[in-house]
Amino acid sequence: MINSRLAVAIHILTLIASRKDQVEMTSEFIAGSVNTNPVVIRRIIGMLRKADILKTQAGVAGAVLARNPDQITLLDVYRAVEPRDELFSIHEDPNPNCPVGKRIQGSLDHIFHHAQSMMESELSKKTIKDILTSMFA
Amino acid sequence: MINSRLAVAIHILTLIASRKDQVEMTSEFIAGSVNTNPVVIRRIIGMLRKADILKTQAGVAGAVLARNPDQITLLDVYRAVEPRDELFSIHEDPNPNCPVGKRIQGSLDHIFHHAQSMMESELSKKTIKDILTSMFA
DNA sequence: CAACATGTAACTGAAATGGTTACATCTATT
DNA sequence: AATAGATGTAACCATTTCAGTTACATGTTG
Repeated sequence: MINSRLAVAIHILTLIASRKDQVEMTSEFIAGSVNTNPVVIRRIIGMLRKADILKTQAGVAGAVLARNPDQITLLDVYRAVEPRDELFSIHEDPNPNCPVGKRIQGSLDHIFHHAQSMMESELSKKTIKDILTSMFA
Repeated sequence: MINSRLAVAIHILTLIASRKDQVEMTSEFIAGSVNTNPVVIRRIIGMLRKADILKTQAGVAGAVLARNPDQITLLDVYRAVEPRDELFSIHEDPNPNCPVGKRIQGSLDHIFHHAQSMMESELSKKTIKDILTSMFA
């Protein structure tokens, strides 16, 4: 099962996108909404910052989006918080002396890549803005 | 990242489907092609048996498919070896007093379910026979 | 009965994950 | 400039998952 970083990252970004002017989006405040530790939030915010999805400044309270909510797809977020390129693992070193062992990796690679693409394509169709509007329609 | 059980299970089934009459598909033989321990193979074979994808008999050498290779989709195999229903995790207990925290799970659930369905739909289009023919075309 | 295969429990080490403490660094305000 | 408060990160921990392994009970066949 894929970890919960994607879910938390979307939560963070939706919160920031829904921000009323009064409130600063500190890691402490966000942690209160997600119900976890502020360091967990800062860790994920760090990944989102490296992916240029949001901006923070050391010492100054509050994170802000680096671009409009409709320009942040869930695939962007997924890629930001998921270090691995491949969704499916393939067993290493199958026996090259076996006709199946010799060819299986190529077949699996092809199929898995395709299945992953379909999933990612779906994520690419939804943005943080979509989440926000569906949430408060 | 998803574990390698799906990859190994497909390897096992492809091997059995490619079986020449002489060779019995023992866990030892299959382990030689996959390049792992026979118990790892028997464990996965156990899951495939519970899903009625293949048949074995305690004490008698060799596993055989329970139906034709073109009637075994990769989604069948995925469901057999993947105990979790959900591909994506969602963080638990977001703050119900926060407008976003209160609604986020429903939104995530909906989107994640859709993305997973796209991936699974792709797996359902390929069968063990497809693997076999693409491998030895 | 002997040889051999399956079925499973149990243990292990490695890796990922999420939570936590601690602390260095930076900024704004007084 | 001093202080309060926020961010950035390292380090540690417990839990879980995974794959590999040993061990052994059970079943089958010659």
